[in-house]
Amino acid sequence: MSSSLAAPGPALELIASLEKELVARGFEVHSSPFGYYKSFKVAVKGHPLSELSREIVAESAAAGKEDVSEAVKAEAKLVSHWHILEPTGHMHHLSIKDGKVSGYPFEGHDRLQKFATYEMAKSREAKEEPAHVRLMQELELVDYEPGSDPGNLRYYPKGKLIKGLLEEFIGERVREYGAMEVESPVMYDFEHPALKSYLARFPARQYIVQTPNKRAFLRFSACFGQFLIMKDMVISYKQLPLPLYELTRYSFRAEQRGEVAGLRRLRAFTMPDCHALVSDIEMAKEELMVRFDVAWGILEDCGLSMPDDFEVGMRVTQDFWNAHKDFVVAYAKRWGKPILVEMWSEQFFYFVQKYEWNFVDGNDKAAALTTDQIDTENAERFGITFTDEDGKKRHPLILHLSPSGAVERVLYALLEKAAAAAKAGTPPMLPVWLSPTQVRIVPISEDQLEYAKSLLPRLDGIRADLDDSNDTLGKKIRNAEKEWVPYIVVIGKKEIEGGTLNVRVRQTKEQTEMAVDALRHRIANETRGRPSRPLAEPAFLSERPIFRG
RNA sequence: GCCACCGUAGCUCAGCCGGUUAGAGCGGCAGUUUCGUAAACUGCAGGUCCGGGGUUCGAAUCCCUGCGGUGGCUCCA
Repeated sequence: MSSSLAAPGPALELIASLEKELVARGFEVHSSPFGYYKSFKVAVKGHPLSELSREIVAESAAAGKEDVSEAVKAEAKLVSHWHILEPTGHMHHLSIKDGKVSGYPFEGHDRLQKFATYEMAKSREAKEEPAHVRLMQELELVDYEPGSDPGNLRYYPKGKLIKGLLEEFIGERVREYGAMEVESPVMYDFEHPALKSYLARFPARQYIVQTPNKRAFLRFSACFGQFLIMKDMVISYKQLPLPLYELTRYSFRAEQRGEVAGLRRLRAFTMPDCHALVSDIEMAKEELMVRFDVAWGILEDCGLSMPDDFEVGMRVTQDFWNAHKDFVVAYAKRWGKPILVEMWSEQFFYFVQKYEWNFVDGNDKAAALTTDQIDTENAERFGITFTDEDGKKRHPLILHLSPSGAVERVLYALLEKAAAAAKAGTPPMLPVWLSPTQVRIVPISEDQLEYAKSLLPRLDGIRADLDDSNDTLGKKIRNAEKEWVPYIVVIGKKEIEGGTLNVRVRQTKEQTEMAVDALRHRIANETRGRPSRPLAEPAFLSERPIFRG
């Protein structure tokens, strides 16, 4: 019994020899080739977990899977030690018993405790659907696409607007940091020698594509594309550190069916990926902290609170810790609150150090956004070199940064944060620069419609739309609030006569009088330094179709 | 991938221990209303009850199977 069956030929031989052997031992034997018994039942009385053990192989048969079993064996030997490192440099060793983490007084650090428990105990207690799933649908941003594969989503105009803005923004910041933007293919040859050994460790997660003449896999990150570019580049030590950037739309991972969830875990996702070549470990540490600040600024300006909304998972090898303890401590100090450190007895992966910033959501689930790694292996594997001061070719180290994490996860975090705000009694909303409608103009009755229309050109550069339905005022306000519109402008007789705007501000729940220019300046201030796009749908609500309901 | 639960109108859901033409609210459309800060009124239209197969005189309802979703397990380079 196996999920990876041999060809029919060997099976027939096997049946024949089994029959012969059994007859020789005096059994009465009937045999039939497979295919004759497509339908039968095997009832096994045993422990429920026995269902997880499906593969039954003779020992010698396992030899054919050397690459895989080597990695599996190595990983099984991996010993992790867990710690909490305080910004002061104090280290607390953690232990776990019955799903409870101890060794550190977590008072005031609830989410760090949840994150540590999530990582160490793998405990999942959520019973509810994640809050962002309902929100992404109700706000007509993103939805499931049953016509595709699980974890491949459809974006409605408002969702595409937000995603596009995030992508533009992240790209701008990474280019400002100095990264050169490139683009690489989404699929790669299974038989490419440089990719083969890398892939052999993770054979089960790829989407497979049959091209006209080869089997290919869809990329799960920008690593290959950038490494293959880098191996052909001619690089001097003077040019280091040297960062390349690509926005992968998409990266594909054929996650197991039950692991796919909303915007949190997808099979196709948009990954900003920035690899930098550095000459040695000292430059790596220095550059890592430069990128730390870039990533910090991006998440903060996307509307997340730094560092409050995140918990650090820092993974280091024992050797790296021994040699660079001061660096890890300085990192914790820069972060400003305690971090979770996982220490590995040996280096089993291609990196010696890695960190992630994890968002802990309302169901106590953690999702990694920003991550950066110090890779000591792949330059050699892919043949990436630079010429050093002595004119000799050397392999650089490679830093793997995703400055924001997957763009979908940024949206996930924003929606979960909004849901948490709603639960706490404050109005849920997106940052103004990401709000699909920034200003909703609401005439009280038809008499004010023409005047209301004349305001649209005066709000140039702002996503302002107009509710031209003949709903009552209360209904129009309600509809705008349901869409999380940050500024609702009500136009009645008074406003036409006075020439000012009556603005209902979502953030503060207040109503204020202000001039058109004052509103413009207010929004310009709130969106400064972020990209802008026009409305994703017609300005008049009566001209908008419904995408979901 | 494994286990459990779920899938009825555009949306949210009722109906489901088998039995008339499958219901409601919201939304849509038409008309009335022209309103001062989170839901005006009346009428009309709208359904492959997720797909396929089976049991039955008869299936939205029971069984099998596929697809999709949620939770848990596993996993998250």
